[in-house]
Amino acid sequence: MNIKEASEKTGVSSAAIRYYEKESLIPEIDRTEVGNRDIDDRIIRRIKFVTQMRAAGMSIENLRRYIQLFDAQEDNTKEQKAILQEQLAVMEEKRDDLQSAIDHLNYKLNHFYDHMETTEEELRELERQHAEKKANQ
Amino acid sequence: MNIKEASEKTGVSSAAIRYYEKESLIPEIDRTEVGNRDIDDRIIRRIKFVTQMRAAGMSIENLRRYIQLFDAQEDNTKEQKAILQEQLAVMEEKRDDLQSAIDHLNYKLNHFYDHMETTEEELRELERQHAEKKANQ
DNA sequence: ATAGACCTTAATGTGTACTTGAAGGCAAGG
DNA sequence: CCTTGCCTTCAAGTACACATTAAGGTCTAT
Repeated sequence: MNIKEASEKTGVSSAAIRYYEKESLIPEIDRTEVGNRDIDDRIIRRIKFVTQMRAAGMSIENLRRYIQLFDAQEDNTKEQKAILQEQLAVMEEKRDDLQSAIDHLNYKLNHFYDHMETTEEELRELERQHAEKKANQ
Repeated sequence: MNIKEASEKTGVSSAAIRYYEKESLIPEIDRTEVGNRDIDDRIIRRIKFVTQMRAAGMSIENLRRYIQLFDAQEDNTKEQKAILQEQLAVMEEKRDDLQSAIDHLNYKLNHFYDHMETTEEELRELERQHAEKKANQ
Protein backbone atom coordinates (compact mmCIF):
# COMPACT_ATOMS: atom_id res chain seq x y z
CA MET A 1 0.00 0.00 0.00
CA ASN A 2 1.23 3.54 -0.67
CA ILE A 3 1.80 6.17 1.94
CA LYS A 4 -1.55 7.84 1.41
CA GLU A 5 -3.49 4.66 2.11
CA ALA A 6 -1.34 4.06 5.16
CA SER A 7 -2.07 7.56 6.31
CA GLU A 8 -5.79 7.00 5.93
CA LYS A 9 -5.59 3.64 7.65
CA THR A 10 -3.72 5.01 10.67
CA GLY A 11 -4.90 8.59 10.88
CA VAL A 12 -1.28 9.69 10.80
CA SER A 13 -0.31 12.17 8.09
CA SER A 14 2.00 11.08 5.28
CA ALA A 15 4.55 13.63 6.43
CA ALA A 16 4.42 12.29 9.97
CA ILE A 17 4.96 8.73 8.71
CA ARG A 18 8.05 9.90 6.83
CA TYR A 19 9.13 11.71 9.98
CA TYR A 20 8.67 8.60 12.12
CA GLU A 21 10.72 6.60 9.69
CA LYS A 22 13.48 9.20 9.68
CA GLU A 23 13.47 9.26 13.47
CA SER A 24 13.60 5.45 13.58
CA LEU A 25 10.33 5.07 15.43
CA ILE A 26 9.26 2.60 12.77
CA PRO A 27 11.51 0.30 10.72
CA GLU A 28 12.87 1.30 7.35
CA ILE A 29 10.07 0.95 4.87
CA ASP A 30 10.52 -1.13 1.71
CA ARG A 31 10.47 0.70 -1.61
CA THR A 32 8.97 -0.07 -5.00
CA GLU A 33 11.16 -0.06 -8.12
CA VAL A 34 10.63 3.69 -8.51
CA GLY A 35 11.47 4.41 -4.89
CA ASN A 36 8.02 4.85 -3.41
CA ARG A 37 7.33 3.51 0.05
CA ASP A 38 5.46 0.22 0.06
CA ILE A 39 3.82 -0.15 3.43
CA ASP A 40 2.66 -3.48 4.85
CA ASP A 41 0.64 -4.44 7.91
CA ARG A 42 3.71 -4.83 10.06
CA ILE A 43 4.50 -1.17 9.50
CA ILE A 44 0.88 -0.23 10.08
CA ARG A 45 0.99 -1.95 13.47
CA ARG A 46 4.19 -0.16 14.35
CA ILE A 47 2.66 3.19 13.40
CA LYS A 48 -0.34 2.41 15.58
CA PHE A 49 1.92 1.48 18.46
CA VAL A 50 3.72 4.80 18.10
CA THR A 51 0.40 6.64 17.98
CA GLN A 52 -0.84 4.95 21.11
CA MET A 53 2.32 5.63 23.08
CA ARG A 54 2.42 9.21 21.82
CA ALA A 55 -1.19 9.72 22.87
CA ALA A 56 -0.24 8.38 26.28
CA GLY A 57 2.42 11.05 26.49
CA MET A 58 5.58 9.09 25.72
CA SER A 59 8.08 11.34 24.01
CA ILE A 60 9.59 10.63 20.61
CA GLU A 61 12.96 10.42 22.32
CA ASN A 62 11.86 7.77 24.85
CA LEU A 63 10.06 5.84 22.18
CA ARG A 64 13.21 5.77 20.11
CA ARG A 65 15.26 4.54 23.08
CA TYR A 66 12.79 1.75 23.61
CA ILE A 67 12.48 0.77 19.99
CA GLN A 68 16.22 0.73 19.41
CA LEU A 69 16.56 -1.90 22.10
CA PHE A 70 14.08 -4.02 20.23
CA ASP A 71 15.87 -3.60 16.98
CA ALA A 72 19.26 -4.43 18.51
CA GLN A 73 20.63 -7.96 18.24
CA GLU A 74 21.47 -8.60 21.88
CA ASP A 75 18.91 -9.79 24.35
CA ASN A 76 17.79 -6.57 25.98
CA THR A 77 14.74 -8.07 27.62
CA LYS A 78 15.59 -6.64 31.01
CA GLU A 79 16.20 -3.14 29.75
CA GLN A 80 13.11 -3.30 27.58
CA LYS A 81 11.01 -4.36 30.51
CA ALA A 82 12.55 -1.64 32.65
CA ILE A 83 11.66 1.02 30.09
CA LEU A 84 8.14 -0.31 29.76
CA GLN A 85 7.75 -0.38 33.51
CA GLU A 86 9.09 3.14 33.84
CA GLN A 87 6.70 4.34 31.18
CA LEU A 88 3.89 2.45 32.85
CA ALA A 89 4.54 4.28 36.12
CA VAL A 90 4.54 7.63 34.33
CA MET A 91 1.28 6.77 32.63
CA GLU A 92 -0.41 5.59 35.78
CA GLU A 93 0.52 8.78 37.55
CA LYS A 94 -0.78 10.75 34.63
CA ARG A 95 -4.01 8.82 34.69
CA ASP A 96 -4.43 9.49 38.41
CA ASP A 97 -3.72 13.20 37.97
CA LEU A 98 -6.23 13.25 35.17
CA GLN A 99 -8.79 11.48 37.33
CA SER A 100 -8.30 13.97 40.13
CA ALA A 101 -8.76 16.85 37.70
CA ILE A 102 -11.92 15.13 36.42
CA ASP A 103 -13.20 14.82 39.99
CA HIS A 104 -12.42 18.47 40.52
CA LEU A 105 -14.35 19.54 37.43
CA ASN A 106 -17.26 17.30 38.30
CA TYR A 107 -17.37 18.85 41.72
CA LYS A 108 -17.37 22.31 40.19
CA LEU A 109 -20.16 21.36 37.84
CA ASN A 110 -22.25 19.99 40.66
CA HIS A 111 -21.77 22.89 43.02
CA PHE A 112 -20.88 25.76 40.73
CA TYR A 113 -19.74 28.51 42.97
CA ASP A 114 -19.96 32.02 41.60
CA HIS A 115 -16.21 32.41 41.93
CA MET A 116 -13.89 29.87 40.43
CA GLU A 117 -11.13 29.56 42.96
CA THR A 118 -10.91 26.26 44.71
CA THR A 119 -12.23 27.08 48.14
CA GLU A 120 -10.89 25.52 51.30
CA GLU A 121 -14.26 23.90 51.69
CA GLU A 122 -14.01 22.41 48.24
CA LEU A 123 -10.49 21.15 48.86
CA ARG A 124 -11.64 19.43 52.04
CA GLU A 125 -14.51 17.82 50.17
CA LEU A 126 -12.21 16.54 47.43
CA GLU A 127 -9.86 15.20 50.07
CA ARG A 128 -12.76 13.46 51.78
CA GLN A 129 -13.89 11.87 48.52
CA HIS A 130 -10.36 10.77 47.79
CA ALA A 131 -10.01 9.10 51.20
CA GLU A 132 -13.36 7.40 50.70
CA LYS A 133 -12.31 6.03 47.34
CA LYS A 134 -9.08 4.69 48.76
CA ALA A 135 -10.96 3.01 51.58
CA ASN A 136 -13.12 1.24 49.02
CA GLN A 137 -10.19 -0.27 47.17
CA MET B 1 4.28 37.21 49.47
CA ASN B 2 6.71 37.90 46.64
CA ILE B 3 6.85 36.01 43.38
CA LYS B 4 9.65 33.72 44.49
CA GLU B 5 7.74 32.46 47.51
CA ALA B 6 4.70 32.00 45.31
CA SER B 7 6.83 30.07 42.87
CA GLU B 8 8.08 27.78 45.63
CA LYS B 9 4.60 27.34 47.03
CA THR B 10 3.10 26.36 43.69
CA GLY B 11 6.01 24.74 41.90
CA VAL B 12 5.44 27.14 39.02
CA SER B 13 8.42 29.24 37.95
CA SER B 14 8.36 33.00 38.50
CA ALA B 15 8.59 33.50 34.76
CA ALA B 16 5.60 31.23 34.25
CA ILE B 17 3.56 33.13 36.86
CA ARG B 18 4.27 36.40 35.04
CA TYR B 19 3.37 34.68 31.81
CA TYR B 20 0.06 33.42 33.24
CA GLU B 21 -0.77 36.91 34.41
CA LYS B 22 0.06 38.39 31.02
CA GLU B 23 -2.06 35.76 29.32
CA SER B 24 -4.93 36.45 31.74
CA LEU B 25 -5.01 32.94 33.17
CA ILE B 26 -4.85 34.46 36.62
CA PRO B 27 -6.21 37.85 37.72
CA GLU B 28 -4.06 40.97 37.71
CA ILE B 29 -1.80 40.77 40.71
CA ASP B 30 -1.61 43.64 43.22
CA ARG B 31 1.65 45.55 43.43
CA THR B 32 3.64 46.96 46.31
CA GLU B 33 4.63 50.66 46.33
CA VAL B 34 7.72 49.88 44.29
CA GLY B 35 5.82 47.89 41.72
CA ASN B 36 6.61 44.33 42.82
CA ARG B 37 3.92 41.70 42.68
CA ASP B 38 2.29 40.98 46.04
CA ILE B 39 0.70 37.57 45.81
CA ASP B 40 -2.06 36.35 48.13
CA ASP B 41 -3.76 33.01 48.65
CA ARG B 42 -6.48 33.76 46.15
CA ILE B 43 -3.83 34.03 43.44
CA ILE B 44 -2.10 30.92 44.73
CA ARG B 45 -5.34 28.99 44.34
CA ARG B 46 -5.80 30.31 40.84
CA ILE B 47 -2.26 29.29 39.93
CA LYS B 48 -2.93 25.81 41.28
CA PHE B 49 -6.13 25.60 39.28
CA VAL B 50 -4.21 26.52 36.15
CA THR B 51 -1.54 23.95 36.97
CA GLN B 52 -4.07 21.21 37.44
CA MET B 53 -5.92 21.96 34.24
CA ARG B 54 -2.64 22.29 32.33
CA ALA B 55 -1.50 18.93 33.71
CA ALA B 56 -4.80 17.50 32.53
CA GLY B 57 -3.99 18.73 29.05
CA MET B 58 -6.17 21.84 28.81
CA SER B 59 -4.49 24.35 26.54
CA ILE B 60 -3.63 27.89 27.59
CA GLU B 61 -6.06 29.10 24.96
CA ASN B 62 -9.00 27.06 26.29
CA LEU B 63 -8.20 27.99 29.85
CA ARG B 64 -8.27 31.65 28.88
CA ARG B 65 -11.62 31.26 27.15
CA TYR B 66 -13.03 29.68 30.28
CA ILE B 67 -11.53 32.14 32.72
CA GLN B 68 -12.59 35.18 30.74
CA LEU B 69 -16.17 34.08 31.09
CA PHE B 70 -15.72 34.01 34.84
CA ASP B 71 -14.17 37.41 34.91
CA ALA B 72 -16.90 38.92 32.76
CA GLN B 73 -19.81 40.72 34.44
CA GLU B 74 -22.69 38.91 32.80
CA ASP B 75 -23.99 35.63 34.06
CA ASN B 76 -22.29 33.14 31.84
CA THR B 77 -23.14 30.14 33.92
CA LYS B 78 -24.41 28.16 30.94
CA GLU B 79 -21.37 28.84 28.79
CA GLN B 80 -19.08 28.17 31.71
CA LYS B 81 -20.73 24.86 32.37
CA ALA B 82 -20.59 24.02 28.69
CA ILE B 83 -16.86 24.66 28.56
CA LEU B 84 -16.27 22.62 31.69
CA GLN B 85 -18.35 19.80 30.32
CA GLU B 86 -16.54 19.93 27.01
CA GLN B 87 -13.21 19.83 28.81
CA LEU B 88 -14.47 17.03 31.02
CA ALA B 89 -15.30 14.97 27.96
CA VAL B 90 -11.85 15.59 26.50
CA MET B 91 -10.24 14.57 29.76
CA GLU B 92 -12.31 11.43 30.15
CA GLU B 93 -11.40 10.35 26.66
CA LYS B 94 -7.79 11.04 27.43
CA ARG B 95 -8.01 9.01 30.61
CA ASP B 96 -9.55 6.11 28.72
CA ASP B 97 -6.89 6.26 26.02
CA LEU B 98 -4.30 6.30 28.73
CA GLN B 99 -5.90 3.33 30.44
CA SER B 100 -5.96 1.37 27.22
CA ALA B 101 -2.28 2.15 26.66
CA ILE B 102 -1.60 1.02 30.23
CA ASP B 103 -3.47 -2.22 29.59
CA HIS B 104 -1.47 -2.66 26.43
CA LEU B 105 1.85 -2.18 28.21
CA ASN B 106 0.81 -4.47 31.04
CA TYR B 107 -0.08 -7.10 28.50
CA LYS B 108 3.29 -6.71 26.84
CA LEU B 109 5.06 -6.99 30.18
CA ASN B 110 3.18 -10.14 31.06
CA HIS B 111 3.64 -11.89 27.76
CA PHE B 112 6.70 -10.23 26.28
CA TYR B 113 6.84 -11.36 22.72
CA ASP B 114 10.21 -11.23 21.08
CA HIS B 115 8.90 -8.82 18.51
CA MET B 116 7.11 -5.70 19.56
CA GLU B 117 4.35 -5.31 17.03
CA THR B 118 0.88 -5.71 18.34
CA THR B 119 -0.14 -9.10 17.02
CA GLU B 120 -3.64 -9.91 15.93
CA GLU B 121 -3.77 -12.34 18.82
CA GLU B 122 -2.80 -9.60 21.23
CA LEU B 123 -5.37 -7.21 19.81
CA ARG B 124 -8.09 -9.84 20.23
CA GLU B 125 -6.99 -10.42 23.80
CA LEU B 126 -7.10 -6.71 24.60
CA GLU B 127 -10.50 -6.47 23.01
CA ARG B 128 -11.69 -9.39 25.10
CA GLN B 129 -10.40 -7.80 28.31
CA HIS B 130 -12.04 -4.54 27.39
CA ALA B 131 -15.39 -6.21 26.84
CA GLU B 132 -15.06 -8.04 30.13
CA LYS B 133 -14.35 -4.81 32.00
CA LYS B 134 -17.36 -3.14 30.43
CA ALA B 135 -19.56 -6.03 31.42
CA ASN B 136 -18.42 -5.63 35.02
CA GLN B 137 -19.44 -2.00 35.22
C1' DA C 1 28.70 52.19 50.13
C1' DT C 2 29.11 47.89 48.25
C1' DA C 3 27.43 43.20 47.83
C1' DG C 4 23.86 40.16 47.14
C1' DA C 5 19.23 38.96 46.60
C1' DC C 6 15.27 40.19 45.21
C1' DC C 7 12.31 42.67 41.74
C1' DT C 8 10.74 44.91 36.91
C1' DT C 9 9.84 44.85 31.46
C1' DA C 10 10.80 43.52 26.89
C1' DA C 11 12.87 40.92 23.63
C1' DT C 12 14.71 36.86 22.13
C1' DG C 13 15.79 31.82 22.45
C1' DT C 14 14.54 26.86 23.08
C1' DG C 15 12.64 22.15 22.51
C1' DT C 16 9.17 19.26 20.69
C1' DA C 17 6.68 17.44 17.04
C1' DC C 18 5.47 17.93 13.41
C1' DT C 19 3.87 20.86 8.82
C1' DT C 20 4.67 23.22 4.74
C1' DG C 21 7.06 24.53 0.63
C1' DA C 22 10.08 23.93 -3.23
C1' DA C 23 11.49 21.30 -6.94
C1' DG C 24 11.06 17.46 -9.29
C1' DG C 25 9.88 12.12 -10.99
C1' DC C 26 6.43 8.70 -12.76
C1' DA C 27 2.02 6.87 -14.75
C1' DA C 28 -2.65 7.31 -16.46
C1' DG C 29 -6.39 9.84 -18.91
C1' DG C 30 -8.14 13.19 -22.27
C1' DC D 1 1.39 16.89 -25.09
C1' DC D 2 -0.55 18.34 -20.96
C1' DT D 3 -2.91 17.99 -16.76
C1' DT D 4 -3.87 15.37 -12.60
C1' DG D 5 -2.44 13.05 -8.83
C1' DC D 6 0.30 10.39 -6.67
C1' DC D 7 5.12 10.01 -5.04
C1' DT D 8 10.18 11.65 -3.61
C1' DT D 9 13.90 14.58 -0.74
C1' DC D 10 15.47 18.37 1.81
C1' DA D 11 15.04 22.61 4.06
C1' DA D 12 12.64 25.78 6.37
C1' DG D 13 8.60 27.21 8.92
C1' DT D 14 5.14 26.84 12.72
C1' DA D 15 2.74 26.50 17.33
C1' DC D 16 2.96 26.02 21.99
C1' DA D 17 4.64 27.04 26.52
C1' DC D 18 7.54 28.66 28.55
C1' DA D 19 13.01 29.95 29.70
C1' DT D 20 16.61 33.01 29.27
C1' DT D 21 18.93 37.23 28.82
C1' DA D 22 19.55 42.15 29.02
C1' DA D 23 19.32 46.29 31.39
C1' DG D 24 17.99 48.28 35.03
C1' DG D 25 15.61 49.37 39.97
C1' DT D 26 15.23 48.49 45.14
C1' DC D 27 16.01 46.57 49.75
C1' DT D 28 18.82 44.73 53.52
C1' DA D 29 22.95 43.74 55.89
C1' DT D 30 27.64 44.51 56.94
